[in-house]
Amino acid sequence: MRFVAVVELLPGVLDSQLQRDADVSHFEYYVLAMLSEAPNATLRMTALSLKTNATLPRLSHVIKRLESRGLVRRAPCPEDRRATNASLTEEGIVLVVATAPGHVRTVRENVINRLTEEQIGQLDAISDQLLRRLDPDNRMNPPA
Amino acid sequence: MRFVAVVELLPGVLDSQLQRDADVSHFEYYVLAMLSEAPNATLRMTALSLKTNATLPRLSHVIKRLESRGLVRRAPCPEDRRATNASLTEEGIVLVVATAPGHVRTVRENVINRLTEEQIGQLDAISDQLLRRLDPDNRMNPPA
DNA sequence: GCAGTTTAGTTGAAGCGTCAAGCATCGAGG
DNA sequence: CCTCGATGCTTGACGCTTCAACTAAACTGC
Repeated sequence: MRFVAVVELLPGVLDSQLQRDADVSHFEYYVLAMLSEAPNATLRMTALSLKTNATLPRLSHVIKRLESRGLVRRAPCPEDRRATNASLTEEGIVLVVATAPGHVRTVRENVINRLTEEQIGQLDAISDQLLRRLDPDNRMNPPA
Repeated sequence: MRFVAVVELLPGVLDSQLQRDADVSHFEYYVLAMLSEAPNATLRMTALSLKTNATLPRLSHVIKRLESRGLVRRAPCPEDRRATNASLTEEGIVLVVATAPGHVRTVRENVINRLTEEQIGQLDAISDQLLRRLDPDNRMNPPA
Protein backbone atom coordinates (compact mmCIF):
# COMPACT_ATOMS: atom_id res chain seq x y z
CA MET A 1 0.00 0.00 0.00
CA ARG A 2 1.06 3.51 -0.70
CA PHE A 3 0.26 4.47 2.85
CA VAL A 4 3.07 2.25 4.07
CA ALA A 5 5.52 4.21 1.95
CA VAL A 6 4.31 7.43 3.51
CA VAL A 7 4.83 5.98 6.97
CA GLU A 8 8.34 4.99 6.00
CA LEU A 9 9.31 8.30 4.45
CA LEU A 10 7.72 10.95 6.61
CA PRO A 11 9.76 10.42 9.79
CA GLY A 12 12.97 10.88 7.85
CA VAL A 13 11.83 14.21 6.47
CA LEU A 14 10.82 15.54 9.86
CA ASP A 15 14.03 14.29 11.39
CA SER A 16 16.38 15.95 8.93
CA GLN A 17 14.83 19.36 9.32
CA LEU A 18 15.16 19.28 13.10
CA GLN A 19 18.64 17.89 12.87
CA ARG A 20 19.67 20.72 10.59
CA ASP A 21 17.97 23.51 12.48
CA ALA A 22 18.45 22.56 16.11
CA ASP A 23 20.73 19.54 16.15
CA VAL A 24 18.10 17.41 17.83
CA SER A 25 16.39 14.28 16.60
CA HIS A 26 12.66 14.23 16.09
CA PHE A 27 12.33 12.20 19.24
CA GLU A 28 14.43 14.60 21.29
CA TYR A 29 12.35 17.47 20.00
CA TYR A 30 9.20 15.65 20.92
CA VAL A 31 10.48 15.12 24.45
CA LEU A 32 11.31 18.80 24.80
CA ALA A 33 7.96 19.80 23.33
CA MET A 34 6.02 17.57 25.72
CA LEU A 35 7.91 19.07 28.63
CA SER A 36 7.25 22.58 27.40
CA GLU A 37 3.51 21.90 27.39
CA ALA A 38 3.49 20.46 30.89
CA PRO A 39 2.73 22.56 33.95
CA ASN A 40 5.94 24.14 35.13
CA ALA A 41 7.73 22.48 32.16
CA THR A 42 8.16 19.45 34.39
CA LEU A 43 7.12 15.81 34.13
CA ARG A 44 8.01 12.57 35.83
CA MET A 45 10.03 10.17 33.75
CA THR A 46 7.25 7.62 33.53
CA ALA A 47 4.68 10.17 32.46
CA LEU A 48 7.05 11.49 29.85
CA SER A 49 7.80 8.02 28.55
CA LEU A 50 4.09 7.38 28.06
CA LYS A 51 3.54 10.66 26.25
CA THR A 52 6.46 10.04 23.95
CA ASN A 53 5.87 6.32 23.48
CA ALA A 54 9.40 5.58 24.67
CA THR A 55 10.73 2.82 26.83
CA LEU A 56 12.06 4.01 30.15
CA PRO A 57 15.67 3.11 29.37
CA ARG A 58 15.49 4.99 26.13
CA LEU A 59 14.07 8.03 27.81
CA SER A 60 16.63 7.81 30.57
CA HIS A 61 19.50 7.85 28.09
CA VAL A 62 17.96 10.67 26.09
CA ILE A 63 17.33 12.82 29.15
CA LYS A 64 20.88 12.24 30.28
CA ARG A 65 22.17 13.54 26.95
CA LEU A 66 19.79 16.49 26.94
CA GLU A 67 20.85 17.27 30.49
CA SER A 68 24.50 17.21 29.51
CA ARG A 69 23.62 19.73 26.80
CA GLY A 70 21.97 21.95 29.37
CA LEU A 71 18.48 21.67 27.88
CA VAL A 72 16.92 19.65 30.68
CA ARG A 73 17.41 19.32 34.42
CA ARG A 74 16.70 16.31 36.60
CA ALA A 75 15.56 16.46 40.20
CA PRO A 76 14.31 13.77 42.57
CA CYS A 77 10.58 13.98 43.12
CA PRO A 78 9.81 15.04 46.68
CA GLU A 79 6.51 13.14 46.94
CA ASP A 80 7.88 9.83 45.73
CA ARG A 81 11.54 9.40 46.25
CA ARG A 82 11.79 6.65 43.66
CA ALA A 83 10.70 9.07 40.99
CA THR A 84 12.60 11.64 38.98
CA ASN A 85 11.25 14.90 37.66
CA ALA A 86 12.59 16.17 34.35
CA SER A 87 12.28 19.91 33.67
CA LEU A 88 13.21 22.18 30.84
CA THR A 89 15.95 24.68 31.58
CA GLU A 90 15.75 28.24 30.34
CA GLU A 91 17.95 27.16 27.49
CA GLY A 92 15.63 24.27 26.70
CA ILE A 93 12.64 26.57 26.59
CA VAL A 94 14.51 28.88 24.26
CA LEU A 95 15.29 26.00 21.95
CA VAL A 96 11.70 24.81 21.78
CA VAL A 97 10.40 28.30 21.17
CA ALA A 98 12.98 28.93 18.50
CA THR A 99 12.49 25.59 16.79
CA ALA A 100 8.75 25.14 16.87
CA PRO A 101 7.86 27.45 13.96
CA GLY A 102 10.27 25.75 11.58
CA HIS A 103 8.99 22.36 12.59
CA VAL A 104 5.39 23.39 12.14
CA ARG A 105 6.28 24.81 8.77
CA THR A 106 7.88 21.53 7.72
CA VAL A 107 4.79 19.58 8.65
CA ARG A 108 2.70 22.14 6.85
CA GLU A 109 4.76 21.99 3.69
CA ASN A 110 4.93 18.22 3.62
CA VAL A 111 1.46 17.30 4.70
CA ILE A 112 -1.12 20.00 5.20
CA ASN A 113 -0.39 22.05 2.11
CA ARG A 114 -0.46 18.94 -0.07
CA LEU A 115 -4.05 18.17 0.83
CA THR A 116 -7.43 19.78 0.36
CA GLU A 117 -9.45 20.91 3.34
CA GLU A 118 -11.64 17.91 2.80
CA GLN A 119 -8.72 15.50 2.74
CA ILE A 120 -7.35 16.94 5.97
CA GLY A 121 -10.65 16.19 7.62
CA GLN A 122 -10.64 12.69 6.19
CA LEU A 123 -7.08 12.07 7.33
CA ASP A 124 -7.91 13.21 10.81
CA ALA A 125 -10.90 10.90 10.99
CA ILE A 126 -8.85 8.02 9.64
CA SER A 127 -6.04 8.67 12.12
CA ASP A 128 -8.51 8.79 14.93
CA GLN A 129 -9.87 5.46 13.85
CA LEU A 130 -6.43 3.87 13.59
CA LEU A 131 -5.33 5.23 16.95
CA ARG A 132 -8.20 3.41 18.64
CA ARG A 133 -6.19 0.27 18.01
CA LEU A 134 -2.60 1.55 17.86
CA ASP A 135 -2.96 3.54 21.07
CA PRO A 136 -6.01 2.19 22.86
CA ASP A 137 -5.28 4.05 26.08
CA ASN A 138 -4.75 7.29 24.24
CA ARG A 139 -1.41 7.74 25.92
CA MET A 140 0.14 9.80 23.16
CA ASN A 141 -2.61 12.36 23.07
CA PRO A 142 -4.23 12.86 26.45
CA PRO A 143 -7.27 15.14 26.00
CA ALA A 144 -5.04 18.15 26.62
CA MET B 1 -1.83 16.15 14.62
CA ARG B 2 -3.18 12.71 15.25
CA PHE B 3 -1.66 11.59 11.98
CA VAL B 4 1.80 12.12 13.41
CA ALA B 5 0.99 9.74 16.25
CA VAL B 6 -0.05 7.11 13.72
CA VAL B 7 3.20 7.54 11.87
CA GLU B 8 5.10 7.10 15.10
CA LEU B 9 3.21 4.04 16.27
CA LEU B 10 2.54 1.99 13.17
CA PRO B 11 6.13 1.01 12.36
CA GLY B 12 6.57 -0.40 15.84
CA VAL B 13 3.51 -2.60 15.50
CA LEU B 14 4.59 -3.98 12.14
CA ASP B 15 8.09 -4.52 13.43
CA SER B 16 7.13 -6.52 16.49
CA GLN B 17 4.99 -8.95 14.56
CA LEU B 18 7.77 -9.72 12.09
CA GLN B 19 10.32 -9.91 14.86
CA ARG B 20 8.19 -12.44 16.71
CA ASP B 21 7.24 -14.53 13.71
CA ALA B 22 10.37 -14.57 11.60
CA ASP B 23 13.07 -12.84 13.64
CA VAL B 24 13.52 -10.17 11.01
CA SER B 25 13.00 -6.43 11.27
CA HIS B 26 10.42 -4.72 9.12
CA PHE B 27 13.18 -3.35 6.98
CA GLU B 28 14.83 -6.74 6.54
CA TYR B 29 11.49 -8.19 5.56
CA TYR B 30 10.97 -5.41 3.09
CA VAL B 31 14.34 -6.11 1.53
CA LEU B 32 13.51 -9.80 1.19
CA ALA B 33 10.08 -8.98 -0.20
CA MET B 34 11.49 -6.64 -2.85
CA LEU B 35 13.94 -9.31 -3.89
CA SER B 36 11.20 -11.91 -4.07
CA GLU B 37 9.26 -9.74 -6.49
CA ALA B 38 12.23 -9.11 -8.76
CA PRO B 39 12.95 -11.24 -11.82
CA ASN B 40 14.98 -14.21 -10.73
CA ALA B 41 14.75 -12.93 -7.13
CA THR B 42 17.81 -10.83 -7.91
CA LEU B 43 18.57 -7.13 -7.78
CA ARG B 44 21.63 -4.95 -7.84
CA MET B 45 22.47 -3.26 -4.58
CA THR B 46 21.75 0.20 -5.89
CA ALA B 47 18.39 -0.77 -7.31
CA LEU B 48 17.48 -2.45 -4.07
CA SER B 49 18.53 0.55 -2.03
CA LEU B 50 16.25 2.77 -4.08
CA LYS B 51 13.29 0.44 -3.73
CA THR B 52 13.75 0.20 0.00
CA ASN B 53 14.69 3.82 0.58
CA ALA B 54 17.91 2.77 2.27
CA THR B 55 21.36 4.27 2.09
CA LEU B 56 23.87 2.03 0.40
CA PRO B 57 25.92 1.48 3.56
CA ARG B 58 22.83 0.46 5.45
CA LEU B 59 21.79 -1.96 2.75
CA SER B 60 25.28 -3.36 2.57
CA HIS B 61 25.31 -4.12 6.29
CA VAL B 62 21.84 -5.60 6.18
CA ILE B 63 22.61 -7.81 3.21
CA LYS B 64 25.75 -9.02 4.91
CA ARG B 65 23.72 -10.07 7.94
CA LEU B 66 21.04 -11.71 5.83
CA GLU B 67 23.74 -13.50 3.89
CA SER B 68 25.31 -14.78 7.09
CA ARG B 69 21.89 -16.17 7.99
CA GLY B 70 21.67 -17.92 4.64
CA LEU B 71 18.68 -15.93 3.39
CA VAL B 72 20.49 -14.01 0.67
CA ARG B 73 23.45 -14.61 -1.61
CA ARG B 74 25.77 -12.03 -3.13
CA ALA B 75 27.46 -12.38 -6.48
CA PRO B 76 29.48 -9.95 -8.56
CA CYS B 77 27.53 -8.67 -11.53
CA PRO B 78 29.01 -9.98 -14.79
CA GLU B 79 28.07 -6.94 -16.89
CA ASP B 80 29.51 -4.37 -14.52
CA ARG B 81 32.19 -5.66 -12.28
CA ARG B 82 31.80 -2.84 -9.81
CA ALA B 83 28.27 -3.95 -9.11
CA THR B 84 26.93 -6.62 -6.79
CA ASN B 85 23.84 -8.72 -7.33
CA ALA B 86 21.85 -9.79 -4.29
CA SER B 87 19.62 -12.84 -4.67
CA LEU B 88 17.26 -14.73 -2.44
CA THR B 89 18.38 -18.22 -1.52
CA GLU B 90 15.89 -21.09 -1.37
CA GLU B 91 15.75 -20.53 2.34
CA GLY B 92 15.07 -16.83 1.83
CA ILE B 93 12.20 -17.60 -0.50
CA VAL B 94 10.78 -20.01 2.02
CA LEU B 95 10.93 -17.35 4.70
CA VAL B 96 9.16 -14.76 2.59
CA VAL B 97 6.47 -17.20 1.53
CA ALA B 98 5.96 -18.35 5.10
CA THR B 99 5.94 -14.87 6.56
CA ALA B 100 3.93 -12.90 4.03
CA PRO B 101 0.47 -14.04 5.12
CA GLY B 102 1.03 -13.11 8.75
CA HIS B 103 2.39 -9.76 7.75
CA VAL B 104 -0.51 -9.07 5.46
CA ARG B 105 -2.85 -10.07 8.22
CA THR B 106 -1.19 -7.65 10.62
CA VAL B 107 -1.56 -4.78 8.19
CA ARG B 108 -5.13 -5.81 7.62
CA GLU B 109 -5.96 -5.96 11.30
CA ASN B 110 -4.26 -2.70 12.12
CA VAL B 111 -5.21 -0.62 9.16
CA ILE B 112 -7.59 -2.01 6.58
CA ASN B 113 -10.10 -3.54 8.93
CA ARG B 114 -10.30 -0.37 10.98
CA LEU B 115 -11.52 1.67 8.04
CA THR B 116 -14.53 1.77 5.80
CA GLU B 117 -14.22 1.08 2.09
CA GLU B 118 -14.62 4.76 1.53
CA GLN B 119 -11.87 5.67 3.97
CA ILE B 120 -9.49 3.23 2.36
CA GLY B 121 -10.02 4.99 -0.93
CA GLN B 122 -9.49 8.36 0.71
CA LEU B 123 -6.32 7.18 2.44
CA ASP B 124 -4.95 5.90 -0.83
CA ALA B 125 -5.63 9.20 -2.58
CA ILE B 126 -4.09 11.11 0.32
CA SER B 127 -1.01 8.89 0.32
CA ASP B 128 -0.64 9.35 -3.39
CA GLN B 129 -0.76 13.09 -2.91
CA LEU B 130 1.80 13.06 -0.12
CA LEU B 131 4.15 10.79 -2.02
CA ARG B 132 4.35 13.33 -4.83
CA ARG B 133 6.48 15.35 -2.43
CA LEU B 134 7.98 12.70 -0.17
CA ASP B 135 9.05 10.51 -3.08
CA PRO B 136 9.01 12.71 -6.16
CA ASP B 137 10.80 10.18 -8.32
CA ASN B 138 8.48 7.42 -7.24
CA ARG B 139 11.43 5.27 -6.28
CA MET B 140 9.61 3.28 -3.65
CA ASN B 141 6.86 2.18 -5.93
CA PRO B 142 7.93 1.84 -9.55
CA PRO B 143 4.84 1.26 -11.71
CA ALA B 144 5.22 -2.49 -11.19
C1' DG C 1 6.85 -3.81 61.62
C1' DC C 2 8.55 -6.94 58.50
C1' DA C 3 8.89 -10.15 54.28
C1' DG C 4 7.48 -10.12 49.55
C1' DT C 5 6.02 -7.78 45.63
C1' DT C 6 5.45 -3.97 42.69
C1' DT C 7 6.93 0.39 40.90
C1' DA C 8 10.57 3.96 39.35
C1' DG C 9 14.53 4.65 37.35
C1' DT C 10 19.55 3.86 35.97
C1' DT C 11 23.26 1.38 33.95
C1' DG C 12 26.22 -1.47 30.65
C1' DA C 13 26.58 -4.54 26.84
C1' DA C 14 25.05 -5.68 22.24
C1' DG C 15 23.04 -4.61 17.73
C1' DC C 16 21.64 -1.49 13.99
C1' DG C 17 22.00 3.02 11.23
C1' DT C 18 24.87 6.81 9.68
C1' DC C 19 28.76 9.09 8.18
C1' DA C 20 33.34 9.60 6.21
C1' DA C 21 36.79 7.25 3.96
C1' DG C 22 38.40 3.93 0.92
C1' DC C 23 38.98 0.71 -3.20
C1' DA C 24 37.90 -0.93 -7.58
C1' DT C 25 35.82 -0.35 -12.07
C1' DC C 26 33.84 2.19 -15.77
C1' DG C 27 33.51 5.87 -19.27
C1' DA C 28 34.78 10.27 -21.59
C1' DG C 29 38.36 13.36 -23.40
C1' DG C 30 42.74 14.25 -25.26
C1' DC D 1 45.83 4.19 -24.44
C1' DC D 2 45.97 6.87 -20.48
C1' DT D 3 44.31 10.02 -17.30
C1' DC D 4 40.67 11.82 -14.63
C1' DG D 5 36.29 12.01 -12.79
C1' DA D 6 32.15 9.43 -11.78
C1' DT D 7 29.94 5.26 -10.21
C1' DG D 8 29.17 1.00 -7.15
C1' DC D 9 29.94 -0.84 -3.18
C1' DT D 10 32.32 -2.01 1.32
C1' DT D 11 34.32 -0.99 5.66
C1' DG D 12 35.13 0.91 10.44
C1' DA D 13 34.05 4.04 13.94
C1' DC D 14 30.58 6.35 16.44
C1' DG D 15 25.88 7.24 18.29
C1' DC D 16 21.37 5.71 19.56
C1' DT D 17 17.95 2.00 20.93
C1' DT D 18 17.09 -2.13 23.21
C1' DC D 19 17.42 -5.66 26.54
C1' DA D 20 18.60 -7.64 30.87
C1' DA D 21 20.14 -6.79 35.27
C1' DC D 22 20.31 -3.95 39.09
C1' DT D 23 19.22 -0.48 43.05
C1' DA D 24 16.08 1.85 45.71
C1' DA D 25 11.74 3.18 47.46
C1' DA D 26 6.86 2.29 48.12
C1' DC D 27 2.87 -0.54 48.98
C1' DT D 28 0.58 -5.15 50.84
C1' DG D 29 -0.62 -8.67 53.98
C1' DC D 30 0.19 -10.96 57.93
